Amino acid sequence: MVRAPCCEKMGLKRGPWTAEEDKILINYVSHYGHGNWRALPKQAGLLRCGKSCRLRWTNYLRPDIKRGNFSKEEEETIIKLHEMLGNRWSVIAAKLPGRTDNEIKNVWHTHLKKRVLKQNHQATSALETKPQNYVKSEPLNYPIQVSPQSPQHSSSTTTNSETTATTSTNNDALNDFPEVDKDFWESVFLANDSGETTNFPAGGGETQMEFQFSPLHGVEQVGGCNPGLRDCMDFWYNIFTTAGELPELPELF
DNA sequence: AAATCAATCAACCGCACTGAC
DNA sequence: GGTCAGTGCGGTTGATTGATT
Repeated sequence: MVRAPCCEKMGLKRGPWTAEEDKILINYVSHYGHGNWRALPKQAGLLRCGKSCRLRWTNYLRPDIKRGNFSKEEEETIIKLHEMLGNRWSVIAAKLPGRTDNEIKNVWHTHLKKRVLKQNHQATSALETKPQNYVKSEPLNYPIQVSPQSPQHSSSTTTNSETTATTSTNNDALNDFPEVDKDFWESVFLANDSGETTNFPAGGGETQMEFQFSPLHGVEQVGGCNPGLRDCMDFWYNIFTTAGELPELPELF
C-alpha cells in the first residue's frame, strides 16, 4: 500500500499562514494540546494538513519561541556544535532554548557557514607558512609521561584558536578509555593520509567516537558521543608530542 | 523610478524512524 | 516479522524584502 501524500491537495490550503489561521491554531492547541497533528486541522477547522500545522506551531507559534537576532554567544554555540555534530539541527536546537531547528539551519546557511569558511581559509593560509613538523597546539607543561596506563590527573581545554592548560582532579574519562595510546594516534595519522576518520574504540559500542586529523584543527572529534573526552585526547596528544613519541607526521605538518 | 540581484526565512517535500496492530 | 499511520528531521524551494545599478 502506498502511503498517502502528506498534504492532500484537494481543498487544503498551502503557502503562508494568515493571522486568522494562526489564531485558530493557537486557540486550539492551548485548549486541547496537539496530541494528533493529523486530526488537528479538521477538529480545529483549519484547511491545512497536519504537517503544515505542526510546522507552523513548532517553528513560529510556540509560546517559548525566542524571536529576534541571534546573539554572539548563540552563534558561537551553533558553530561549535555544528563542528561537532554536523547538520543535526534538532540536536543543536535542543542546546539553544527558544530557537528552532529551522531557524538555526537558516542562520547557518545564510551567515555562519560563510563566516566559518572564511575563518578556515584564513587559518589554512596562515598554516602554509608554518615550518615542517609544526604542531598546532602549544606543548603543555605536563610531566613527560609516555606510559598510557598511568595518566597524570590533568587535562587541557583546547579551542580552534587557542590552547590553555588547566588542572583537573577529575580525569575519569581518561581512566575510562585506557586504549588511548600510541597505537591510537598512529591510526589517526594513518587515517589522515587517506582522508578517513578513525573510530575509537575501534570495536564500536555505545561510547564510540569518530576522530579526524586536519592541518587546521589537529586531532578533532567529528562524531560519536561524549565530546568531553576531547580533553582527554588533547592530554595524550600533548604528552606524545612533548615526549617525541608520535609516529612520523604527515607532510602537511 | 525601474530593473536586477542578493539575502532572508517561512514553508514544503520526501525520507526515516517508531510504535501500534 | 510485516504493514501502516503518525511524526520528526534535514534538504530544498520560493516568496518577500532590501540593496545596488
